[in-house]
Amino acid sequence: MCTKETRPNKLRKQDCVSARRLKRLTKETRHNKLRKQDCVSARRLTMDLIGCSLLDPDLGLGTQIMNFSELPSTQEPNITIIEQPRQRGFRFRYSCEGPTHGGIQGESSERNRKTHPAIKVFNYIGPAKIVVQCVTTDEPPLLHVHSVVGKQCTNGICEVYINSNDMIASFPNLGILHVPRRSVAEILEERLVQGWRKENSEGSQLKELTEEEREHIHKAAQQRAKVIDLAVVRLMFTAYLPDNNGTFTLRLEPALSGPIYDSKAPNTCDLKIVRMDRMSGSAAGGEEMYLLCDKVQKDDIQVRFYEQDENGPLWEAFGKFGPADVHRQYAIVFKTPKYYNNSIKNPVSVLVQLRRRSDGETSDPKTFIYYPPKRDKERVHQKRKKPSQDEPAQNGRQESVNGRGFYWTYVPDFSRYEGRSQFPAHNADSLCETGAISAPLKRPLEHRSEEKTIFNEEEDTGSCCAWH
DNA sequence: CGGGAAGGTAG
DNA sequence: GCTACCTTCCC
Repeated sequence: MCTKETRPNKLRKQDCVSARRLKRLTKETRHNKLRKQDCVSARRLTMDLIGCSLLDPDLGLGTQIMNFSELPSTQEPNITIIEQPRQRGFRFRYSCEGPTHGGIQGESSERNRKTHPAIKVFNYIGPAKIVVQCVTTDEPPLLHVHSVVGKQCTNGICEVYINSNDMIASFPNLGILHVPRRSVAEILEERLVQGWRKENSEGSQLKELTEEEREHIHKAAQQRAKVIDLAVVRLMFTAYLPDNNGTFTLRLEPALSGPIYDSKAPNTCDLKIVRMDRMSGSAAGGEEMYLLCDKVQKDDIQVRFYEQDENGPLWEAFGKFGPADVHRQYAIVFKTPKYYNNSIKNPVSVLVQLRRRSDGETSDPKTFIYYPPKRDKERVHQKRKKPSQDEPAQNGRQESVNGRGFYWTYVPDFSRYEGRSQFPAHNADSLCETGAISAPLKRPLEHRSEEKTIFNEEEDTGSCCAWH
């Protein structure tokens, strides 16, 4: 499997040779893991070049895969992430901004209890070198043009030595250096050339690239520069244990973090509702509403009204607006969607959030209260005559159901969920005839067909975006 | 540390 | 000309 054809460069040769040795000494599974990561992408020269040069975790450091023969094969040393980096809310910094802007926090970080990314080497106690690098979210991962910066970092890689009982390394000061777009191709090309040199200079012989090869690499770099995502990186943690000479050449299989999204990039930044010009409205919907927010992209943003319980979403509908209603990325003017039941007798508290279409990210919600729509006297009269399941016991302080004043003194009414008797039959399907929702609800709305629609259907005031 | 804002640039 | 994005500047 790991033949000459599939591993024409040095890195792979190295890994594969070790792997072959490992096969005899260690479990088959480990062997396969190595193979997959190191040999799979070796198809075309272009891919291969990129795969080699951009994956090679330490160009020029000449390392070999750990030989486990002297260790119990059931308990191999391994490096594991015990605290993942925060996925969002961290800003990649340009070099011109200086390095002192704080490191990336850990996933479980809190306001006054900050954590940081951390790894632990299991099944081994002793000196170890830990290297941290930025890689892409591609599979297999490639070295990213962005790099890590911080206290223990030099040349875009972070290096620490540990030798403790817990074998834990924590990284309190990792920053991500954002490379300017204009330099991406250049950096990539440089790296490819380095990779080429490394694999083509056996011994001390230095070969030069031919014009053709240079051109090829140039093209490959240009190509790659076009598609590389500058808004997301992963951290790759690699552990090196000392060999017989005491130098750290025995590489353990790297541990990869989850994705880290640049909080400054418009398509991955945090969503936030700053302010809304109204916190309540008619269950009939169709009312104009202004919402101020942190930066959004006008073609990729939704205002989602929804309800959910501990089991998941119950109802959702979308504010109605088009790209032109998004004002300079910071404000949205839209029409409220109607509530699924516009004959509610009591105010209903729902939630509103921003939602990014492209990745499904959402903001923290704000509460929004639907109040019973104003009705003509006749219908109110009719309704009074037949109180029923759609009039749950009031638990609020509302005195009146047909006035408007009560919603100022609103007390949420959750009793309506008890029997689940008010779900509209058509709700889930009508959510978005125009395709504003791409992802289905996590949990399908229940009682759809067996429930009666208990409100009068009026004209469908858009329950979703009218565009797209 | 963490954030906003300014100024430049590309579509 | 305008908008949104990118990069740099700065509190």
